[in-house]
Amino acid sequence: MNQLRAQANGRPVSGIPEATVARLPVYLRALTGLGETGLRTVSSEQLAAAAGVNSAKLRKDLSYLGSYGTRGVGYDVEYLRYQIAREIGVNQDWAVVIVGIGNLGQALSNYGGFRSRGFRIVALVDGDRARVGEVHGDLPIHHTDDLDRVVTEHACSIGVIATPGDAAQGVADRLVAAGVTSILNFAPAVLTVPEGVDVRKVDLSIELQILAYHEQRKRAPGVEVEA
Amino acid sequence: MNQLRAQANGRPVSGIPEATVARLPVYLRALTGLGETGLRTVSSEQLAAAAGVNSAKLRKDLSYLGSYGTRGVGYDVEYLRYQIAREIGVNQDWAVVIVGIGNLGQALSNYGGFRSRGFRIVALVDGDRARVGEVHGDLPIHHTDDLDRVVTEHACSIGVIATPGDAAQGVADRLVAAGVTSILNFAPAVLTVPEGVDVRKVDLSIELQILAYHEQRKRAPGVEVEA
DNA sequence: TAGATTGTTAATCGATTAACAATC
DNA sequence: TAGATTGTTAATCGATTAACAATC
Repeated sequence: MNQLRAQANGRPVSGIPEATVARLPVYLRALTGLGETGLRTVSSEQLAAAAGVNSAKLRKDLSYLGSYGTRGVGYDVEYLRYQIAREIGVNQDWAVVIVGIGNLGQALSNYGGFRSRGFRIVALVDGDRARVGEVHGDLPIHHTDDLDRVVTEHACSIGVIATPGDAAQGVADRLVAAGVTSILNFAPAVLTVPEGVDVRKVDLSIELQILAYHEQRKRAPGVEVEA
Repeated sequence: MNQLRAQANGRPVSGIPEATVARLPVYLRALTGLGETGLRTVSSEQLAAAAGVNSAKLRKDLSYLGSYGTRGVGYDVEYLRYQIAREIGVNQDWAVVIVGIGNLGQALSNYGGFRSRGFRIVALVDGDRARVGEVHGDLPIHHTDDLDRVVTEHACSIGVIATPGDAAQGVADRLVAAGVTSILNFAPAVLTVPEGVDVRKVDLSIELQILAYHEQRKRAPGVEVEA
C-alpha cells in the first residue's frame, strides 16, 4: 500500500503525496461541518462537493490513508474525521511561537481557528525593545534576544514569522538554532534553512498579484495573444 | 510562441502556465531587491538563487514571456523587472475592497506591501452595524448592506474576504453581484462562484496543519510505515 | 576566437481524472 | 438479488529538470 522510500537521513517517508497532504485539512474541516449538521454517513460525492473537489480525487486521496469507507454505503463521518485528524496530527498539542508582533502578528495571535485545531500559541516575540512586556491576550511580548530561551522553555516546534522582510532570515536562523523545525513565513522574503526544516510561505501581496494577472486578461481580451 | 487556446467564453487564454504565473511575483520581488543593490545585469543562476528556485525552471518560466535575456550575458535587471511587472499588471492601479474588519481585516488594511504593488485599498466593509463609521487609516467602515454601492463607486475589481467562515459565501455572492471578478478569501470556507470569477484562498490553520503533518513524521520516525 | 549564458528540447516526475471492477 | 458506492487502474495532463545547441 504505502510506498517505502527512504530519505537521506534514513527516515522512511510516508507514501502520501504532498498535494494530498495539503487537502487533508480541507476534508477535515468539511467533515467537521457535516458532522455538526448531524450527518452520520457521507458519500465521496457529497464530501467532495463540501470540500470543493472532484470526487475521484477525494477517493484517491483517502485511499492513501487506508480503506475507511464502505462500498455501497459511503464513509462514517465521525470515524473518517478521526482518522484524518490522527493522520495530520491535529489530535496532538503543538506549541507555536509568533515572531513579529505588528498588525499581522497580533491578528494571528488572536486568531481563534488555531487553538481548536491543536495549535497553542505559547509565546510572542518582537525585535522592538519598547514593546517588550506588552501583553496581548494573556501573553507578554519577549525580545528576540530571548528567542532561544523562550523556544526551549515552551518546547516550540513550530515558529511563525510575521516580521518585515529584512528581519526574516535572521529570525529563521535563530528559530532553527533554538530547535524549531517547522516555520510558517508571512514575511516577504525567501528563507534558507537546513535540510529537515520545513518552511511554508504565505505571501499576501503575491496572492493579489496572481489575481491581478488574471484580472488584466479579463479586462483586455486578446491582448496577450500572438498571431 | 504563446499557445492559442480558447475558453468556453471565447476569450483567448494566455499560454503562461499557472505554476509560472504564481512565480512571476517572486521574480519581480527578487529583481526589485537586486536592483536596489545597484546590480545592472543578472544571470539566471543568480536570479534563481535570489528567488529560491532552480535556474532551469527560471529560464523556462521567463521564456513564456519572451526573449528578454542576452546569451552569454544575462538579463538586464531593470528591463526584466519592467517586463514582468507589465505582464502581471502591477503597473496598473487595482482598487480593492476588504470585507470583514476583524483583527485580520485590520491588519490587511494597514499592510504596507500592497500599495507599492499597485493595490489600493479603497473601502472597508463589515457586517456589524456598531462598527460602521469607525475609521481605520483614513477609511471609514461601511455596512455590508452598502457593499454594492461601495464597489460600484470605487470600481473595485478585487475583493478580500476576512469574515468568519459562515458569512463568507454571502459576502462572495454580494461581491460578485456588485461586479467583483477576483476574490482573495481568508475565511475558512469553500466558496462557490460563477465561471469567470477567480478565487484564491489563504487559509492560516490549513498551513499550520500541513506543517504539523510533517512535524509529526519527524518526531516519530517510522510510525506510518507498513511492513 | 573562447568563454559564458540563454532559450529550448526531451525525458521524467507527480497530479488529475474517467472509468469500472469489487463489494457492501 | 439489485442498486449504490468505494477503491484502484490506467490514461492524460501539467510541471520540473538536466542537458545542450544557439549565440552573445
